[in-house]
Parts: sequence; structure tokens; C-alpha cells
Amino acid sequence: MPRLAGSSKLLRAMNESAALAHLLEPGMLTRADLRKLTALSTPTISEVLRRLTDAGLVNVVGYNSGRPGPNAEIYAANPDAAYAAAVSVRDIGASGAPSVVAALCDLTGAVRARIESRIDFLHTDPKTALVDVVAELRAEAGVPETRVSHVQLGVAGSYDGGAETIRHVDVPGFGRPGLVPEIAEALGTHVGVDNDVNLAAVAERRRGVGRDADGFALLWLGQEGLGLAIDIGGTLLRGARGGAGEIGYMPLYAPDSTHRKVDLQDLVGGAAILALGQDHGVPGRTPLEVVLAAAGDPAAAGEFFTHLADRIAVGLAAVIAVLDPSLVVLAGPVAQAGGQTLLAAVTGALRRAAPLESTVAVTTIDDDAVLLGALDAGLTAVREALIASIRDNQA
Amino acid sequence: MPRLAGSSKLLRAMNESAALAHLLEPGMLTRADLRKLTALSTPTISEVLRRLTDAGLVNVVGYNSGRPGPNAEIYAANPDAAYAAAVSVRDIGASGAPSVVAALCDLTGAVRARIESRIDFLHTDPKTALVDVVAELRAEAGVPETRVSHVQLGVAGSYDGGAETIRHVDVPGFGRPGLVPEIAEALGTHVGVDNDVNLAAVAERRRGVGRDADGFALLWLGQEGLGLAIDIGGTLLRGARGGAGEIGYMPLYAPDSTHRKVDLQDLVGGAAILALGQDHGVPGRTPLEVVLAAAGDPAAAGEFFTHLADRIAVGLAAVIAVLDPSLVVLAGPVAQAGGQTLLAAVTGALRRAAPLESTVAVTTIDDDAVLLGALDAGLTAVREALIASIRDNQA
DNA sequence: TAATTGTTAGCCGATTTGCCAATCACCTGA
DNA sequence: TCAGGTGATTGGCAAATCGGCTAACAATTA
Repeated sequence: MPRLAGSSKLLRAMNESAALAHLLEPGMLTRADLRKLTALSTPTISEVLRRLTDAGLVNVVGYNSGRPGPNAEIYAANPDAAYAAAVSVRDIGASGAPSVVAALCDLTGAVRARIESRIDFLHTDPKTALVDVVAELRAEAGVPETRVSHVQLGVAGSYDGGAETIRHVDVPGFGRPGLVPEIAEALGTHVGVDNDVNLAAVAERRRGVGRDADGFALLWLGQEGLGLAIDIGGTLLRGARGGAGEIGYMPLYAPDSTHRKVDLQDLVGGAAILALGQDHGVPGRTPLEVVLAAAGDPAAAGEFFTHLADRIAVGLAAVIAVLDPSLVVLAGPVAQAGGQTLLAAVTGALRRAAPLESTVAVTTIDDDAVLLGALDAGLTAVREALIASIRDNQA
Repeated sequence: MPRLAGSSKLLRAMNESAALAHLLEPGMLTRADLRKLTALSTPTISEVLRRLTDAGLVNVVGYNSGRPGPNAEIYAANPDAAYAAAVSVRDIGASGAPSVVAALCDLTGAVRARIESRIDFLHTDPKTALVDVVAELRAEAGVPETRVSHVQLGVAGSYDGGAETIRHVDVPGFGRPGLVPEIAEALGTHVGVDNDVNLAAVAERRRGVGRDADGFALLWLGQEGLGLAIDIGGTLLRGARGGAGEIGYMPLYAPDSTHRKVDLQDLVGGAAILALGQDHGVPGRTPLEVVLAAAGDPAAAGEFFTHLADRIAVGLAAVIAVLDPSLVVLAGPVAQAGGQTLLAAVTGALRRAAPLESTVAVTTIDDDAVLLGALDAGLTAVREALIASIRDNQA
């Protein structure tokens, strides 16, 4: 409900913004296409495109042939107009997995550089580490400093956007209040921070099974913890202090007061999966190995999956009762390892437990979902900043 | 992100919409006030106001005196430009409570007519009943038929806006597919339908404790069932098929399969409260009577409240883990009866059970919250329709 | 006298309509 | 097979229109 008011300058800004927005959602468009999309007249479209190309935001990328008349010019957003960087930070695990994965993409989303490294944040300051990583990305891609306008951070923890503070984070040094503004200051860019699970949901929305859903809940089954991301029509629900989806801490009801406290983490966390594997004679030293082994021999591990699915359904049933999502996505290493076998088991368990019917699916993203999601999030931030800057420069 | 494009006509429409919007949020404004609010120049404001008064949407309601210069004209939205009606429908209970409560308000929100009646929908067609009720409201308020542009319905059930069908509804006749469009056809107005709990949340947002929250979850403790409404920055979360917040069906985890299936309704529904009262020697034949009796004698009923609060906390903990709301509102007859005593007990129970900290509050709405919320929802619908109609008429 | 209100006149900026030249695909006919 | 005509399409230019802004001004009240 844009209760915006203004004069003709506002109109021009709006029209240019609209045109740029159409060119940004990857489309190579001719003037005629833009006319149909914006309902503006030919002279106006010409003027708008002239300004956008002058500003270096839009280029002619080809000519349309095969139809009567002169070859129409095809316009597209200039890939090099701005870049977005993404950094996914994990705690150094027992495995040799890298603790920092970073990438840099251009305005069209094409990845221009990618880095993996193993930084021990016990001995490295987060700020300098991040500045170095971004510099390395820029060097690898050959991109000048000023063109990187947004750096998106993904961490395993919840980000309180109001307080600009990361909470519930395991990686040393990242929980310090005031860190994020300092990083932004040091980098000279905007810095966005988000939960890794939320970013995986962003990737799922843009390129996964969530593409056409009007909303979905993504349950992340990680090596250690679990998390939930809530997508409502493309916007993520973050909660008051960024704590939405921290269902690992969800306490479970114990009918008898014999209760020692049990929460969902105790039920489907990494330790629980290990124990469950032992109970059912499934080999493996890490949760991931257990699930992989089980998935490799579904006939023998049927009961393992049934039990695991029942537990997952406990959490999902609560989520579904509260949110009624049209789609539930299972993601994270454990869910990927479980694959279709796990999916079938969870679907069955949910049908027994949950009142409402939601479709369940497994993620279709093979690559590092968190990193991809961070790139996507950073990219949309850059695009919106571009659109807004046009609006403001002219107004 | 208004990727709107257009010509100067769009500009005029936007400016008039903006001015009208400012005049609608109850403000009596002078031209100077509007100039500050919209940043438009004096001649433009004059022109806009001239058009709005010509269209009968805005009136001069007074003159500002006491300052040098001519007395400035004070403008306000014309209360009689449009009306909204609201109808709250319940099943006929054992008590003699009316099953239909309806009201009609003008554009400023002032209630012009109110009706309560006891309609047995076993023997009355919903459509004709509603048409009659609305006609009666119009007659009582002396309002011509054409000026009522929106009728908002509140029912105890979930409304699937996509299928235009009411689900999980107890009132006979209201579950029939196609009913809502028929009603709209018969009434000749737009018809909005929503869950009663959702509407109570709307009222809470506009005039209750949720006024300044950036989001809240409202737990409705009714005579029979319970429900949840989720407000995110003023928008209600409805879910895929309108089923969000149906937490009565939320299954509870049973560690051993020895337990039969238990859901939250079994724990804090009306029957459960009755039983809990009996266990603790609290008298009363209905859940409401039990809680009222307990609230009247807090010293004796301390344990009753502790137990009840523990059970409520089970559901709330799940909600909080999923949503992380900044505020949780307890509403509905049971919650109102429990008052501050119940609030204190729930706060304590949550502190023990829930991981995240959310403020808990009891509703501050004494009147029929569902009806008030329906009025509010209808009113905003009418206002947005007015604003949009200006946008379209001129474009 | 000074401040404030609201109107009028002239200007500016942006878009649209209408017109035109240029280009290219396709068809026809030699 | 090739030349030329036809028609659709592209993109530019000029005039007209529309809406808002600035500036000047008359009117009113403390």
C-alpha cells in the first residue's frame, strides 16, 4: 500500500525502478517486452533505457533477428554493475570440513569466485578473517573494491537484527555484541547476517522445491543440531529476536511428572541419531554415517527409519499445527542422506500423527545450500539497493 | 516494493490516495498538516481536497482559530461515505448465549447499530439469516443499502480463502462449499470470512495490548476449544488452507506407545478444565464457572492454577519455539476469568519450560473481542477499497 | 504590523499521441 | 534462383497534455 506522494520526479524514479527491476529478474528484454511489462509508451521506454545505460546499469547484449523489421536491441542488466559476497561460517568440527566457505557472484548471480578454508576462530579475530576472505574473493574474481556492495554472512545461530547481535552461536568470537557493525565498517559494505537454516530456505525458495510454494517450512537435520526455517510467500519469519525456528529447544510434554526435561534436540539431534543407530544395529561413528549406512540397506534398517521418522514427526506435527504450511521440506546432511527412504517414512509417520495434511519433500539442492542461499540473499539485497538508489538519486 | 509504472494520472491517484489514507486514520487535519505529511505543495493539496470533497469522501468539520491569519479549515473523512458490517456466528451452546452478534459501523469506526439474536442454524439457512441480519442492521442505523460495502464474518473454524470454504466449523450449514460466494452475491457486498480467534487478534492489535507490538501470538482459551492467532507486524498468518493456529489438534509426544494419542485439546480444552477442577475440588458446572470460582479464591486454588498453567505452557512452549513472538496474549473467556492469577501462573510455568523469553499478557478487551475484531477487519477492508477505488477511477 | 491561509498565474518536468524513416522477413513473379 | 514489392516492426522526433511546483498576491486575524 504505497501511500507515497510526490511530483513528476517521483514518477520518473518509479518508472526507472520498475524497468530495472524487470531487467534484474534474469530477463533479456527488448524495448517491446518492457513496453508490455510496464505499460509505458515507446518514447518513455527509450528515455528510461538511455538513462540506465548511461548509468552503467544496463547493457545491450544482443540483437533480435528472425522477425520483420529492424533487429530489436536486447537489453539486460550489466553483470558487473555490482557484486554480492557470501560467507558461510561453521564451527570447526571433528571432521576435516572447512569452517569457512565463501563465494562471490555478479549481478546476474553467476559465481565468480569461491573459497574454502579452515580457519580456527579460537586464534583468529572474526573481523580480520572476514576482511581477508572478502579481499581474497575480490582478488580471485578481479573485482574492484567499490563494486562489492553487500556481504552476506551465514552462521549457525540466530541473528537479532534489532540488537545487531548473533545469539546462540557456537563459533568463538561471533557472539560479541557490536561485532556486526564493526565488520560492516571494516568491509565498507552493507553486511547481512542470518541463520544458516534460514539461508538454506532462501536457496530452496529460489532454486529448490520451494520455488512454486506460496510458503513452506524447512526442517534442517544437521550433524549435530536441528533447526527450522519458515518461509511465508518468500519472506522469512524471523521472530522477535531472530529466535523463530529454534525448535531444538522445544520442550516435550511428559505426561508423568517423572519428567526430566526432554526437548526435541534430545529426540532427533546428532547424539540421538547415534544412539538410535546403535539400538538398531546400524553401524557408523557419526550421525551422518549412521543414516548413510541405513539408507544403503533399507531392508535391514526399516525399523530404524520408522523410529527416526516418528520422532521427526513429533516436531513436525507441532510445526504444522501452528503454521499449516503447504509444503514441508526436509533438508540438511541427515535428510539428504536419508533421501527418499526417510521421506517415505516421515510422510507415513505424519499421516498418523498430524491433523492437517502437508506435502513433504526432500531438498533438491546438492551443493552447499547455506552458501547458495547466502548468495541469493546477498544478491536480492544488492538488487533492492540498486533499485532504491535510483529512486533516491533522482528524487 | 512498488514496481509500479505509469503516467501523471498515476501520480494524481497516488497523491489523492495518500491524502485520503492520512485522513482515514482518525485525524482531523488542516491543509498545513497534510502538507507536512505528504510533502506536497499548497496548490496540490488544495486540488486534492477539492476532488475528495467533490467525491463526498471528505468534509470540512471545523475551523482552526487562535492563530494569526484566516481560520484554517479542518478536514476529516466523511463518516457516512461507507459502512462496514460485522457478524459473529457461534454454535448455540447449552448456555443461553446468543449465536449471532452483529454490528455496523461507519467509516470512522463508530458503531451505529448492534444486534444480538439466537438463530438456530439447524432450521435456518445461513444465507437468508445473514441477509436478514444485515438488513436489520441497516434499518436500525438508517443506512442505505448501497453504502454498506463490506460484511465481515467471524466463525469458529478455519477459512480457506483459496477455496472460499469454511472448514472445521461446528455451526450447521456453514461448511458447505460455495456458501461464501453465494452470501456475497445475495448481500451485494464484499464478504470477508475469518476465524474468530484471528479476529480477536485483530481487535487486540487495534485496541488491545498488541497495539505497539511488532508481532504477537494470541492464545484463545474458549469454553470448549482453544485456538491460536499469529500476528506478524499487523498481518495475520493464516497458513496454506487457513489452518494455521489450529493447535487444539497438536499431538503431544508420548515417550512410550502405551499412551493413547493425546493432543493439546485433551490437555486444556473445556473438558480438561472441568476435570482438573474436580481433581482440585474447585466447584463449577462449566469450564468458565470453574475458572471463575478458582479466581475468586486464589489461596485455595493455587494448585489448580499451577497445573493449568503447566498445561498451557506445554502448548505455548511449542509456539514460542517455532515463532519467537515478542508478546504472547492470553484471551478468550477462560483467560479473562483467570485474569492476573492465571497470568502469573503461566508466566512462571513458561519460565520453567520455554527456552526463549516472551512477555505474556492478558487481553485488555472487555467487550466481545471477536465482534470488535470483525468490525476492525471490515473497516480496514472498506478503507482499502476506497483508496483503491480512487486509484482506479482516475487511472 | 506580522503571521498565516488559500488562490491564481506561469513554468517545468514527464508522459503520451501521432507521424515518419529505416530495416528486415517473406512472398511473388520473372 | 534472384530481384523487387509488401507488410510488419523498430526506434526517433515534435507537438500536445497533464500534473505539480514556485512565486506572487489578496484576505484575514492576533
